[in-house]
Amino acid sequence: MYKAVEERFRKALRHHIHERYKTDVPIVTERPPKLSMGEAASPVCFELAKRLKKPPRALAQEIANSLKPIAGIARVEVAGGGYLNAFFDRAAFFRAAAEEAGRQAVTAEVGATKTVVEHTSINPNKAAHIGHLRNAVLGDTFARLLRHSGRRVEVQNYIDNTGVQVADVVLGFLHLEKKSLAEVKALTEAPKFDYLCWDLYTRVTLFLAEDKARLELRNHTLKEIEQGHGDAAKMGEIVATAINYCHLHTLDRLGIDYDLLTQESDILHLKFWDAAFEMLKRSGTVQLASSGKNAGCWVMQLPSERDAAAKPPAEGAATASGEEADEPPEEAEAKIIVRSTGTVTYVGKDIALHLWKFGLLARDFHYHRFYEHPDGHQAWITASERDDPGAPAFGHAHEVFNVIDSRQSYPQQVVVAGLRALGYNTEADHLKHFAYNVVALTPRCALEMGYEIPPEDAKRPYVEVSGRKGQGVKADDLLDRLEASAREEVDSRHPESPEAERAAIAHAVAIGALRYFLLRFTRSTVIAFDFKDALSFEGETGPYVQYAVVRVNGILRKGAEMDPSLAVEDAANISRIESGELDASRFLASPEYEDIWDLVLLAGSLDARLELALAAQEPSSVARFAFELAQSFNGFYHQHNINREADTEKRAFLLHVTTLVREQLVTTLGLLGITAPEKM
RNA sequence: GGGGCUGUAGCUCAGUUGGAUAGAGCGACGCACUCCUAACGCGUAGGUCGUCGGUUCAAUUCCGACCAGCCCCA
Repeated sequence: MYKAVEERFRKALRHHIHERYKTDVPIVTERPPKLSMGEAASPVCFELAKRLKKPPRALAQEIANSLKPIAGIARVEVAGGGYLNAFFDRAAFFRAAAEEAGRQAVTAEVGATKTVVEHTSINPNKAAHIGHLRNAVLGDTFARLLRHSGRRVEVQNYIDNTGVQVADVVLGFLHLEKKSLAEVKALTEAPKFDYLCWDLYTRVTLFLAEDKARLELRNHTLKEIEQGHGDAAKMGEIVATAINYCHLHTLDRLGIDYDLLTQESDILHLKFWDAAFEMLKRSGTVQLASSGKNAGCWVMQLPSERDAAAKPPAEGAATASGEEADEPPEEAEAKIIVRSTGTVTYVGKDIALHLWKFGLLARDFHYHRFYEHPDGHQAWITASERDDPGAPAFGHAHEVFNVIDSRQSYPQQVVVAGLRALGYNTEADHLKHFAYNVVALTPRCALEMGYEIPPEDAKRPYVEVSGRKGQGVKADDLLDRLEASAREEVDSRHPESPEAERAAIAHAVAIGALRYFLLRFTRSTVIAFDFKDALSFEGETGPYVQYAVVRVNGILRKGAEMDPSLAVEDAANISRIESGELDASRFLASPEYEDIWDLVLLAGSLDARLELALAAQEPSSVARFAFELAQSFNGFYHQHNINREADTEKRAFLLHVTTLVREQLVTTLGLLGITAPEKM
């Protein structure tokens, strides 16, 4: 609701200044430092003063005096050196906010353009760890925000099932464990196959490090897997598929769903690269280097900053550079796409995949049903032949977000540059690297886990540990610890509750704590993981917000129980507030209850915050909003004894405010993938 | 060598396109606690917004240089 009123304020100022002063200045608005200065303010007169050579305060006065009434704004006043402060019509804001909160969220139209969000993308060779969870939770939350804003979203999970990491585990089973296909198949049936692979992968890393000659063995295994023949390829498929299921089960615990798993093996088998390579060669985007250190490689010229700015956007798929066919320069800007050995690099395959994502590649996958999430959502997987019936049309994105850690920003830029070089400027503009920083451990946590760290690292805020060495916090272990810890709290509070109910509450609290913990930091922040912080249920945490919802529900439930006749009376009064018959400004405008207006204003500001979060692609902003609203409500709760309020009109009003807060908190938590239990 | 990110309270972090008195959590200290659930609340202490310069009516925010840390590329 805030966004709507603020927008009207800006529009009115823009129009008025244009009419009266015949000039267009950018209209910025902000929240004044204190509520007594209004709900929105604009410093526009400072800028206007410069242009018109008049004192800002005088201009502000002129504008305030001559501005026509604005819907939702009671008055506009001049403050400070020339601020224009808008004072909202509080009762109207409250009614509109309550009405808006009660409405269903918009759903995307069937024909709407599609946004693809790719996230999770864990190598299918070992158990998921805390770093993977940050990726998945960020991606899942951002997808929820996009959907809430009315976009049609498709969530993809890229599976590198033919890469080195899978090859290493296969090598381990074949050469260290001497296992047959059947034996490995049997192992996948047992629980915690992903843990078993985690340990095996660590052993393979050591095995390879002991003797460089053993790298030949790995290369051979990798080649077999890529080409799809021999036992190694079969075992690779068995291992990767089994691990995929393990990951999906782990992420189900966090309530994360997928639409499609895209497998690298299918990109290879269906020769996506060949099709992309043709396009790249034909357009001159990649060129064969005939001399220099890149001789025999197909390289792509990365435009320098200057060239990128100077180059006019090409319309077709052909670029001018293709005609010239000069010897490609050898600077670092030349990115190798195909090695002299004839193997395509990861980036090359990624360009092919992204051409497919945008529907630009003349090839498509086949699709099989793979997994049904507990909520009934169907996850599909790519295949090399024959489609299962009912497969939706995947890909053909208008916009793509790749949730990938910020270390990958260079290869992501190369993919964008590739699209641009092919002439797909719109798609290049719509390909966004949703970058985030890694999860490291605090030195204390690393020591607690038994890892040796150099003494100079011990005083740093965080240390990165090696996944190859088997270090790191496994996702399922962390979830187990969170649930156990939450369970202790629940048991001590509700010993009489049935077992299943206590387990459900503990689970909700654990997920609330974990998701909030991963979302409260901005994307660029390195999270220094520590069990103490992650297991905390107090202060700025998910359970704090969940508890506020539980408290709200308790109040509303208790209110109806205490005296049923009061509930009827309250309902009648609430509908009088809604119709405007009972003037809510009696409370909202009273200086005595300024805290209530503060709460209502915050609750009604969710729309503004969501817009900000989407524009900045920053889910942490939504997480913070949830906390701020919960915090504000807790203050309100302590200040006003809602159900014991004798003034029936006031009691109805307080209950109405409480309901608004509940709607907004539940909506916000839902966007974060967090549910609040009935009690906790 | 080139590129990117980061530097704000003791600690961990917020602070959108420049705007009025820079915020939160944790920790510390003090209080409150028979009340709609205390996984809560109130108060106190705690700041050269890395340093220097520039642009501006106005800089934590923009620009430049430097210092420190992390990451990426060859």
